Amino acid sequence: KLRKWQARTRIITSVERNLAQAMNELDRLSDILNLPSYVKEEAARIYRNAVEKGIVRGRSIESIIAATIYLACREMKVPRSLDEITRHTRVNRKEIARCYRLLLRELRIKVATTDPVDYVPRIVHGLGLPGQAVKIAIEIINKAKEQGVTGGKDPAGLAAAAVYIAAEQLGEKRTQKEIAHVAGVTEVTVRNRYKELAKILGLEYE
Amino acid sequence: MSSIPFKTSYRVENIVATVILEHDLDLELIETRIPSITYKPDQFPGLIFRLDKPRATALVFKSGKMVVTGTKSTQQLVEAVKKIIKTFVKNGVNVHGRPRVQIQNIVAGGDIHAYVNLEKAAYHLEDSMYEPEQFPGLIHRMRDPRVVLLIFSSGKMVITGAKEEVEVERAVNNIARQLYKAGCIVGPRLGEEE
DNA sequence: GCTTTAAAAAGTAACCT
DNA sequence: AGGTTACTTTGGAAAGC
Repeated sequence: KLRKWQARTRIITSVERNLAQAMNELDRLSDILNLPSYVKEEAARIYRNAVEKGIVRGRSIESIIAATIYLACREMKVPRSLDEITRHTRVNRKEIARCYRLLLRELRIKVATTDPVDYVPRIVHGLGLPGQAVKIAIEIINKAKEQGVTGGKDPAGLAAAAVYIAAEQLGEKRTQKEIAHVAGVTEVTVRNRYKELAKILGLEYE
Repeated sequence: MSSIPFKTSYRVENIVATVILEHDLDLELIETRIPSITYKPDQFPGLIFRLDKPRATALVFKSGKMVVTGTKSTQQLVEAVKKIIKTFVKNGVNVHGRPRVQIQNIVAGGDIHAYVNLEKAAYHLEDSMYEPEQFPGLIHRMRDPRVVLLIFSSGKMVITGAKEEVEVERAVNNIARQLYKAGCIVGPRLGEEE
């Protein structure tokens, strides 16, 4: 009986140790990413859930916590890209993405696709563009959705191109390089999305 | 029969199969006897043997088991296995008994010739995930047949995990029907008939 | 879990002219 | 700007770390 009690104690302490470590990491990343408290709390809830289902076994706490944060951001529609989160971790993006997919599968969670619209305010403000640009970019994105040309494309690239056009129309042109930088995509992607959007909007370009 | 207002098609692109011989093989001997072979035990326990005519690649292990990849039909697979063994024998590497060949995985390309609304499909299909940030295709784990499909907005797709060609055909027709019923078909492609 | 093989889909990325 | 090449995703087996 004593041996069983000791084994149980060991397990409990190990789980508690894991949780404490995980919560420390969650605190650290949440601060760096300036996450709202409700996102942080949701991430903590998902993590405890994952531990209960034994999903954490064999994976680093850092990877799972990062994936948990990304998932919580997606659920709460707080725009934080995987790259942004990865940047503050020592593990690579591929491993975090793998953990994220594992969480979605094992916890059977459905998350709405990231709406390009959610990235617009951050890109606009990051470029110091007038608030009016947000509304114009959103209208452009909605037209693109109606035309069905957004399937399979990176939401950040679509948002970047929409903001590029919005800035142009407001007479506050920014280079594709600048926009690509704040949106976290390459100039080539901004250019490609721009060409498609210009086409459906009936704009001319050369 | 529930007719789908568009045609479907598929093409096998790659077959992964295991071949089991009745005895062990001396990999060092094979390496010295056959020139075009890659063998780096530190990196991987098997030696890599590439064939030209039926284009295929074999991973050969000392246990006498091998993995043959790259063929597009059972015919090609059988042809490749025969040629691999013939090449061994010709170069003084004896092989006895009849090899046991088993298909482990079939990868195929599929097409429903109509555009798909992936966002809507992800919402209606169970066991599916669509993350355009990470990959442009929707990943769907079909239960029957048990295969995985990567579905793109163009209506083209990749079917993998099948062990028989009939599973590939069933999977494409299944997904076409499901997408159609769920209203995820946007419209025909390439100005084709309907 | 990793290592190696092959192949498709469509998007994004890196590097070179 | 454009072109190439390469990497992302999926599945499966082999023997060994």
